[in-house]
Amino acid sequence: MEQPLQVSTGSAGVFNRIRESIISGQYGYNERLPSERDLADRFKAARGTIRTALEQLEQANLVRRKFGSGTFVTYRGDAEREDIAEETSPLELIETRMAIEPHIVRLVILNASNRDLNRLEEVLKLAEGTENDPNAFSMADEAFHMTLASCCQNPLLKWIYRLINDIRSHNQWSARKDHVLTPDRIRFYNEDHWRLMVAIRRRDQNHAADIIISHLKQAHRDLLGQD
Amino acid sequence: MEQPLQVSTGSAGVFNRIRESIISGQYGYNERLPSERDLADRFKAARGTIRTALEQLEQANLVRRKFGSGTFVTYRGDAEREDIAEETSPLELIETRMAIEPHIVRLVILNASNRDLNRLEEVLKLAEGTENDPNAFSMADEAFHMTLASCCQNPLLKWIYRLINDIRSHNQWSARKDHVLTPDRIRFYNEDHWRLMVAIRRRDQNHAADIIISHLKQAHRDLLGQD
DNA sequence: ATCGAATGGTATATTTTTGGTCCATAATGT
DNA sequence: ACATTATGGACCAAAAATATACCATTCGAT
Repeated sequence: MEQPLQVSTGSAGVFNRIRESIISGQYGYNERLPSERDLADRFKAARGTIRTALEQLEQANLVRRKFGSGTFVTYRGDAEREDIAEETSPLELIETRMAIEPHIVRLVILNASNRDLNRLEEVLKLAEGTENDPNAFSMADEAFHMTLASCCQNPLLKWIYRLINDIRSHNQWSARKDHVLTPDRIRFYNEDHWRLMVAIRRRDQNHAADIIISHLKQAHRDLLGQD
Repeated sequence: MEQPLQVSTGSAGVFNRIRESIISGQYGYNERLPSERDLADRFKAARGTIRTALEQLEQANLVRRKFGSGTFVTYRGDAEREDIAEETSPLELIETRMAIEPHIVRLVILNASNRDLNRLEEVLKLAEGTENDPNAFSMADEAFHMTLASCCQNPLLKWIYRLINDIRSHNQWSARKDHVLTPDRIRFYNEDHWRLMVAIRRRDQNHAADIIISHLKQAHRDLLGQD
């Protein structure tokens, strides 16, 4: 057979090749790309072609162009997420969860199918008997809230909640966790989850939202050590 | 039994071979196929044959042809299904913003310094006189909401809102936008922004939250075309 | 502080490439 | 024999690429 492989041509080809260079790390964060005229030479293309490729790269947030200065890489792989995870405090995390989890719960009540709710209940059962294992409870708790998010039928919200959950697992305030997650507390949190589950099954929006809010407020208080 | 074991004949053969190339990922999403004349050369067929094959590919939603530009792959393998920006609908975006922005506004009122508020007001002024330029207003509007998020003093929330804002600017429901953003609407949205600004300066949480909620609800209605 | 080189931004006219269309002819399959 | 399909060519119109020229900003050398 012939060779179906061909180097992409035109501005799209330039775009792809520079994009690969950036993503593969050939050009690091904040590094300056060669000038447009230089790139035109290298790719044997006109400057206008290079410029349309750079415009697409800028629109894709891979690059930023500075008048009179140059074109600089703004892409930083997963480094940014790790930075955010590092500099986010437990309180800020709770604050963020309080912003979106009540809304997620409302959407779940509006949009979730019975099959979704059964799935949610299965996940909830994973937390049973974890009173003496803070780590196991923590994982089950994350799974429950993540499943909740995945039941809201909004891919964007689910995606965002996944990011939040990643940061939540990344941050290991485990010293505090062992202190906070006493058997009593774990039992209390689990009761909250079950009450929430019941409210969701009854499709009672306001009650469910109240439960999740008080749930997060309790977590907030526990973090502050106000027992 | 003359089962077509060798199907590589005629336009149907060309269709199948290009189809295989696309599905197997040799040509990725949005990539441009070789020109019709080029393909005719490779497949040793007339251009008309290639064209009927491409017409079938277009009808099968594997490909889209642009006059004067080229033939582009519209099929995306499951691997590239993860592009959240591409698969988020305008309504899902508004829904997500409604989850987060009211909370951001409350945090801004609690945490923002006067210097922050002055900065916010400066950004707000960028939207003045954009009644007849939907694109300019759109950019100014995004900048205002983004600045709002950056005033809430929660790096995680700010980061998340930037992701949302990226998706917002990425998705180009511009056809709808030109329809929705009439001069009257733009004036209306700008008044909302100013009322919000005043409420924030007065540190009136509930009023500010009400304004942002009704603001987003209005955008929601406008998207649905309920005028 | 000034100047000059290098950079990205803009404008425009021209050439090349690309898909769209039509037609007369040859090949193919039934 | 007939109908369908493929071929090869010519031309059209849209889009992209090219080739220049010039402007505005930045930054370093003097």
